[in-house]
Amino acid sequence: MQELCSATVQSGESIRDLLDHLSDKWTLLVVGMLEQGAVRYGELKLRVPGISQRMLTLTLKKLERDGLVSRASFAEIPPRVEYRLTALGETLLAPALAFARWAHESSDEILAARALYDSRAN
Amino acid sequence: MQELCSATVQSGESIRDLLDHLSDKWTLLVVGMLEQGAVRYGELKLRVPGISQRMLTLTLKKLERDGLVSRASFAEIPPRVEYRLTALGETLLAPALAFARWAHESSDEILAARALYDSRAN
DNA sequence: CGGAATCCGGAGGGATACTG
DNA sequence: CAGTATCCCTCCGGATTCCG
Repeated sequence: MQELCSATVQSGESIRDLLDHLSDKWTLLVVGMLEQGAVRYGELKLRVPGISQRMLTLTLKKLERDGLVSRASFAEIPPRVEYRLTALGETLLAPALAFARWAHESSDEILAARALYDSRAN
Repeated sequence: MQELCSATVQSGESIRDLLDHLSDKWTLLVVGMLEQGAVRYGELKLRVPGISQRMLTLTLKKLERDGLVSRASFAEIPPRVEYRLTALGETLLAPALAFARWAHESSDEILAARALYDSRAN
């Protein structure tokens, strides 16, 4: 891990910057919700409960810029816009899902640890 | 992924909250740096370049509360404090490293995609 | 050495209103 | 429907200083 993260890639960027860039509140979640294929904007908003329009738009734009998600808009009325993972984006799916699965499986232990920690603190 | 994240666990918490909780700037990085075993506070600070004392302390405390990291302090002069992953913490190592490895392998493509995106935007 | 405490600027991110 | 634009405020996180 030390080797991975100290490695400088291009233009002064390191893996740390990239990790930081993707480790925000919504990114992994949105990627995970695109697991099955193309999803419309509104549907995506439903699948990620709690996300605001602003953050969904910003997150999608960031992912699009990073080449992880592609956007397709159809000239219809009403407008339809679909997002899907690119080939590169799909390679992120495995780590993202592994992380989510871990969180799901470990949640009980984590919450128990917190309860114990807090009870001792007081 | 939808199923994973919509599942409510305890006390109104969902996997999303947990994912959000661990998806900050430093957490995964610190966990990764504890890969090899016990590490002292100062050494840890060196291994995570750019982290401030404040954030290292806060991150370690959070991880300790979540039962992912254990802290051992030795009554010596000068003081020595070692941190290591707990058994639960080690189960997070695989997803965390997978994510870091992905970032490392994909960094070139991502930076290229950004350059392309930015060149088209202007 | 390994923190704790305080201060503080700025980014992150929600709510709302408006547009094509 | 799928955004964009603005306002506004929380709190993340860096810098600095002090303590056992």
